[in-house]
This record gives sequence, C-alpha cells and structure tokens, in this order.
Amino acid sequence: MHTKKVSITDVAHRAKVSITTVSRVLNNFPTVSERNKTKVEEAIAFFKFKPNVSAQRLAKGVNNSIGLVMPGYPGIFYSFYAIELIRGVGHGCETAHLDMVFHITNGFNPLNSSSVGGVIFADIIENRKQVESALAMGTSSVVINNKVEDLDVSYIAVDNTRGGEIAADYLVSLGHNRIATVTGNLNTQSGLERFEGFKKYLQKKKVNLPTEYVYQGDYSRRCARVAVEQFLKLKEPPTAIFAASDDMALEIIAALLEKKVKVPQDVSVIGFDDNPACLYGSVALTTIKQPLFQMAEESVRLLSSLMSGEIKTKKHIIMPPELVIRESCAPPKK
Amino acid sequence: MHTKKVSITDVAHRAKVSITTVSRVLNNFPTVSERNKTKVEEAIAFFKFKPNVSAQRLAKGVNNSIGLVMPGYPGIFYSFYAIELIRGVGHGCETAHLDMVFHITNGFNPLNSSSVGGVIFADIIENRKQVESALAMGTSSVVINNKVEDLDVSYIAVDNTRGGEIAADYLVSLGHNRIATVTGNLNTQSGLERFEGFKKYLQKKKVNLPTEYVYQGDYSRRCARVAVEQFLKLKEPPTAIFAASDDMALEIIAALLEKKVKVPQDVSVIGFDDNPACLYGSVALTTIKQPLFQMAEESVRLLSSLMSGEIKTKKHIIMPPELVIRESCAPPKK
DNA sequence: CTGAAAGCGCTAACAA
DNA sequence: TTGTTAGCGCTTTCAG
Repeated sequence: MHTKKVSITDVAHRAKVSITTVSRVLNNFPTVSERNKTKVEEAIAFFKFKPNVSAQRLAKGVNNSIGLVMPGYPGIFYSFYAIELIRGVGHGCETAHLDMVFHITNGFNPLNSSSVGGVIFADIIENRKQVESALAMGTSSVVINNKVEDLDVSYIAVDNTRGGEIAADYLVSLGHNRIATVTGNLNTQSGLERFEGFKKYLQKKKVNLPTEYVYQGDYSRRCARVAVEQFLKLKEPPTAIFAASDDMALEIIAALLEKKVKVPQDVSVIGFDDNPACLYGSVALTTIKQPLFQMAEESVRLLSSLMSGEIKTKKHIIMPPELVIRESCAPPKK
Repeated sequence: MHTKKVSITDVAHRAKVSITTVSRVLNNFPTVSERNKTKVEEAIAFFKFKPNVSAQRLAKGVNNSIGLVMPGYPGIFYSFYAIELIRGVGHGCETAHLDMVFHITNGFNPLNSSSVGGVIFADIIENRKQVESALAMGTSSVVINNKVEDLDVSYIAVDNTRGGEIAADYLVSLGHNRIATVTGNLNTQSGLERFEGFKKYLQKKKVNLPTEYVYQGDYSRRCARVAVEQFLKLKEPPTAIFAASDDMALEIIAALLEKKVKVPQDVSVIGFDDNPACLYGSVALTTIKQPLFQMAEESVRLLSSLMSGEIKTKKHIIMPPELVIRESCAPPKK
C-alpha cells in the first residue's frame, strides 16, 4: 500500500489550473470562478488531498496551535481544578479552530515553545523559568489562575479575595459571629487571598476572629480533620467554618458528623471551588464557585488575539467567584 | 519590544559558518569540529535561537507530533479511564520526544490528521469514520482499548475476557458457588467480554449461573443499586457478586451495607478497573486491574515505530489484566 | 570536516 | 479572475 504523498501540485495538474488557484480555493478566496473552484474541489476529493500543515504554517509564518502547559505533580489529573482547565482550554480551542498541544511539564523538559503559536501556562508554581523563556522568545503567552505582577505577561485569574469576602459576608448575614476558618496553603496566592478577603471582611463588620479560630491548613483533607478536633475542643466552638476548598469542607463535615455535631444545625460549613463532589456528600455543600472552565476558555480567546496581534498590550483579567447556596449553612442556634 | 525572529541564517552569520553547519550542530551530527560547534553554540545562546519547527518538519518530511483523539461525551474527564489514558499517552510522548495534540472530538470537527504525524484513537465508539479517514490518508494510527478486527489498523487492548475469568476464578477458589454478576453495558466490547469470560469460566467449573444471578447493567451506579435489591429478594441470594466496574462495585457495597448486609462476611464483591476510589470506600475493594496507563504508554511506542516506518505491518497487542486482592472478598459463610 | 544549492509544500505579492 | 515567481526556515545531497 503505497500512498504517495499527494501535494498541491498534483491537484493543480489534475484540475488543470495553477497551484495558486488551488491554494486560493483551499483558503476560501472569493476570487475564484465557480468553474475552477469546482474542478479543484473535484481533484482534491479525487486525491483525498489534505494540505501539509507544516508547509502552510511555514509559508504563512503563523502557527495555529497553542500549548497548554501544566505541572505534572502527582495527582494533578485527579484534581477537579486541572480537569476543568483542560476542558475549558479544549473547548476554547475547538471553537477557535486551534490545535491544543498538551504538555505536562515535569519541571524540566519544557515545551518547545517554538513548536506552537502561543502558550497557556496553568498553575505556574515552580515553572516561572518556562514562562520567562517563552516571553524572551517573544512567544505569546498567558498565565491562568495566577496574578503575576512581576512578569510582563497577560494573565487571567479568579478574584480569590472577593471569594473570601463573599463567604464571610454570607456567614455574617446568616447571623453568625463565631466564625472559624481552615485556610489553604498560605504560600499559594489563592490560599492567602481567600484568607485575606475573609479576614478583612470580618474586621470591617467588627466580627472578632480570634487566633484559635484560624487553622492554617494546606488544602489537604488531613489538616481539615485536625482543625475540626481543635475547634471542637474550644470552650466556645465556632458556629460556622469557612474552608478554603471544597475538599477540606467535605472532610470537615465528615469529621463533624462523626463527632455527632450536626451540619448545618450545630455548625455551618462553607467551601470553595464548587467541585462536583459537593453534591455527593451527606450534606450538599454551600460553596464559592470559581469560574474555572470559563476562565480557561477565556484564556484561549485572549491568547488568540495576542497571537494575531489584535491586542498588543498585556491584559489582565480578574473573574468574579460566586456564592452557591446549598444545604451546609444555616443561621446559628439561638 | 521588537523580537525580530532570528533564523538559522543569523546564527550562521554570527558564528561565521554556513547554515549547513548550524543545521548539523542542531541535529547533533558527529562531523562538526569542536571549534565550529562551540562557535555555533555560542551564537545560538546569544540569540536564544530555537529552530522553527514547521520548517524542520517540512524539510524533514516528518511530523513528530501525535494526536490523541477522545470522545467528548459529558463526564469523560471525570472518568478514571480517560485520565489514565491521557496520563499514559502524555508520559509516552514525553519520553519519545513527541508533541501531544489533544483533541476532544464531539463527533464532528475531526482532528485534521494532516497536522500530526500519527494519531491515537481512544475509545472509538461512534467515530469509526475518523479512523477510516485517517487510514485512507495513510496517517499512522493506533486504536486503544478496542479490538477492531474489521478495520486494517493497529490496536492495543486489554484482555477483558481474561479479566472476567480471573474474577470468576478467584471467587470460585474462595469457595463460592452462588455467584452473581452485574454486567457492564453489553453493547460495549468491554462489557460483553468481561461477562463472557466470567460466564465461560463458571461453566467450565460447573458452577451454575442462573439467569436471576445475571443483572444486565450499563456501568451506571444506579443500575448497581437496582441489581442489589433484586439479588437480595431471591430465596437464595448470591454469596458473591462480580461487578464489571469498580464504580458499580462500590455502589453495590454501599447498597449492601445500607441493607445491613456485611461485606465481605455475608457477601463478597469484586470489581473491575482498579480505580483509586477503590481505596476510599468503607471496604477496600478487591478488583481486576487494567493496565490503562501502560497501555496508553505502549500505544505511543507502537505509533512511533509505525510512523518511523520501523514497523510496517499492523500490530495487535493484548494486555493482561491482573487480580488485586483487598478486603471485599472472603470465603462464604458455612 | 565544510559549504553551495536544491528542494520540502505552500502562500503572497505582483503581473497579466 | 488567473498564473508566475519568490520566498518561509530548515535539511540534505553532492562536491570539495
């Protein structure tokens, strides 16, 4: 089975036109006579011809494929977070007719940024270098979910501070004034901001936040358990808990329930993420929803206009989180 | 900030050699003098030069990127199955220095197979057309997880029949002779084969499999619940249940527990997949492990040798599943 | 060990 | 509306 590669020349020959004309119909130029167009289309069909993408990219000087670079730490693929980003970028690429080159970076072995027209960096924690080098090469880039102020790059992130505020606001409005929190990893931007937003809001509303009410967590389920134990030991245990992630919130609820503390009757719990797992727990979780999918989709649009030169200046987009009320929060017992 | 694209010519100029020489060091030809090599490397570093991948591909006539095509049905990303394949292919690409173009097919909008050097089709259910068209164009392809006998294509799949046998064998060896099963969707190859393997083995061992012991499921958790109810209504309920997926097995256990039926004391349950969720249930699940990750990785190797012409004939690889013993199975009560 | 030159398949002026 | 022609950036004979 010798499928000799057929090129534009073969098609041109068979259609008895120039390769330019073939190229024109390939690119939907309006200036081709119906007659020729038909002939060319026939020839294309005859050969089952598909243009060589590399040649097109080379000639056009553009590259309609983008890289999605994600850290390859273990478990990344099992995180709701990563999956939403992949889905969003995938979807964005589909509508923008872009190829998505998916690259799981293990820290080294960086994506060869010259093989793609632009790149989206998700979750740059340990790989600032890669972003820098892409920038240095002049590759259009956008960073997702991180506000990187010290790098001259476009980013698009969620307003975590606002998220913390919203959570605090909701709990306060419900009538709570003994509100505790289990923070995320405070070395991460998200962890810190969520906590800051929460704390500031409480301050503003003159709700006291004693240090015993702040458990410094790390997004792990384990720390959530420990936090619950500590809170329960207090003479004045909190009547509401804000967890910086749904995962932790779910574990908090589980731990609470094991101790025969009812949720939300005895203690209200609010999470962060809007992970689908929210719905599967014993108590449907009230939470702060992050527009992960939309953010990822948007990042493709942004990157795409960066690549096309439509936008020249770096752009920074902050997307608002949103309260999702379910069953895990209620007014405090009188 | 005008990062003029630097090309091989610029590098050659600066190093005062021909572009041929530059190309040689780019491609690690051994026939370059140390002196020139150093000069070229310096120039490359100076410009932060990266070769244009499209040009390389065009000139070399090859394309070192592969497509991974997956069906985009809702929930695909939340399935252990899909994630393992993505991870495996991703990892395979990394070691083979291949770009992975990830394409979620929505049925239409097929991957432009000419933009990649080869493609891996995962889970071809409704998209045989795409496989056929890739084949017609002479694009190297391999299908994962499906034995497609009626298409002239390489595939690599798991021996589901064997998996069914292993499950049956284990249960029988434990001493069970009232063994029920909740099948997967019997319209899928996996569902059918797992069931066939299971049934045949029981037959061989002269273990009776009455029709009441066969609940025709569809991999959904819901059907698992229904199955349990039906089994429990029987005058002679089974002492062991083989579920064609871990998901169903987990639901079966949950349903059993709710009815105060102990697992594995009263009823043994065995699953299929080795989903990490196995470990998180109330009873650690004994199951049949599919080498999904390895399969995906292997498919990259296979595709890669197909692309390089190293292998000319289609190859069919069947990978063996494997019993993973945890806590959900025990000998029947006397 | 090195370089000149001929493409790889396609697009984009520029003419006609 | 069409064709001619010069590249796009790199690899690869083929001489030297």
